[in-house]
Amino acid sequence: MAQEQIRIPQATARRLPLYYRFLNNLHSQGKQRVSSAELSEAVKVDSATIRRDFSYFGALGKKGYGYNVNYLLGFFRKTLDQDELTKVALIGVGNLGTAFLNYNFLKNNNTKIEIGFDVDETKVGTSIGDVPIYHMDQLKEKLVEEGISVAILTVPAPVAQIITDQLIEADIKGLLNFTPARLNVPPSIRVHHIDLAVELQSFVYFLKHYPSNEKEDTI
Amino acid sequence: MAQEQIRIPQATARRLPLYYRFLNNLHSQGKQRVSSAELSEAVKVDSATIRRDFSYFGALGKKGYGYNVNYLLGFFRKTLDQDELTKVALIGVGNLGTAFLNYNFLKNNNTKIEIGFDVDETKVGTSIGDVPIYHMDQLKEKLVEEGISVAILTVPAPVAQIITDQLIEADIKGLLNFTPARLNVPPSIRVHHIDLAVELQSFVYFLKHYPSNEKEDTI
DNA sequence: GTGACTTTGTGATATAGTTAACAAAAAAAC
DNA sequence: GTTTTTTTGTTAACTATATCACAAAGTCAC
Repeated sequence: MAQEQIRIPQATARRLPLYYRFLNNLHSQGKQRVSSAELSEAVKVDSATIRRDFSYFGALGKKGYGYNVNYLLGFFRKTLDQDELTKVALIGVGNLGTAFLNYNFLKNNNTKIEIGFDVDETKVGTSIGDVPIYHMDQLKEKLVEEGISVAILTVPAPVAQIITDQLIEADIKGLLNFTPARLNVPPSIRVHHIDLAVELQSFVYFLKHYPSNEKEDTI
Repeated sequence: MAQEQIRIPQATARRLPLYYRFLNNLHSQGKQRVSSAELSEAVKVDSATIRRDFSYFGALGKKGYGYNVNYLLGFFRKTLDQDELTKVALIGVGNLGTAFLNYNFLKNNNTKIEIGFDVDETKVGTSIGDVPIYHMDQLKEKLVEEGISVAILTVPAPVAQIITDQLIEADIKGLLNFTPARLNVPPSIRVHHIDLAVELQSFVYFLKHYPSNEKEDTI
């Protein structure tokens, strides 16, 4: 089902969900058309960058007019596989994990946390925000059973690698790592690190050492 | 007190806290020396990139030997202002906010969440993880009183801009925004966006459309 | 002390990402 | 229907980042 696409730059790919969300907002406000300049104001991305990003997918706009919101939205829905649901597992139901469960992402969205895991017996067997929590012992068994190949890792740092090894065993494809550990995985598995302590520290570094001018946001 | 430094690339600056943390680990393991190759293995950053990063600060290593862990650690401690504490406010004590409060960053770290704000009367007046929670009405008053100029924003998206306007009033300098909203701020204020829904969505997009090869991590 | 080995620091190069600027096309005004 | 205005799509230039590859300077073994 994955449509073959000319490879777009990663920086562009990272902005697509953002565009999609704001187009949704515009749509529900009843807007029919939007220019790259307007969109730029909303998402805080240079308008030339937006036009460039869109152009990787062909000529989506019309000169002198802008972009048709509905058309663009439909196009991105397909491109971002918004009709196909990706099931995600959450490993580690601590404070951060619980935040994710309560948040859950299925709003205008194509991802859903289907299952959670923890070692805490008081959590095992319960549900948080509709998501059932299982014991970590059942990790492999349940992931295979449910056919889940994406995991969010929110466990304590010291056990991060051990659990990662189990996830590899369970044939996971992608791992969104919120622990401070840098994980060892085979090259076939994609890992993104989101390191909140590093984010805060480097942010403070920027504040002290760089004159701020609203540039260089994360995401 | 801010030492005047030749401007280093932002990409390098973002990696510094990471290096610092792993050097700390090595130090507490009793390691005396480390090569860029070893460090590369640990932090998953190319060894040439590490050497280049370090070289912006001068010749910190020794050929044929590597880097002295203690020396490097001391150097980065100064560079990252680890002796100077930056006080941070947390705005919005929901699930994610609570996760931050319980996490708190002051481990080997130069940042501390000093104060929290929420509108929920059951939370106001309590403390979470040692951090007192005040009502949002006291935002400006308390921030000015405590001399806090960095805030973490974990409020619901619809009120993000309103509260941001209050933070601007309170003369904030930096804002780490965890809401999906793209905030309007004057150019003198630095904003970093960390958009968890976008992270997850773009991650899933990468998984489907790009052959994974362990590259291009988010910090 | 000598030769083999290690590892840095950095020029050169490659790769990626952003932005200015503008012709071309269409829309809007009249 | 003509002119003015708007706005795209893209070429070209620029800026940033990552990586290769290697001389230079040391360490290490004996």
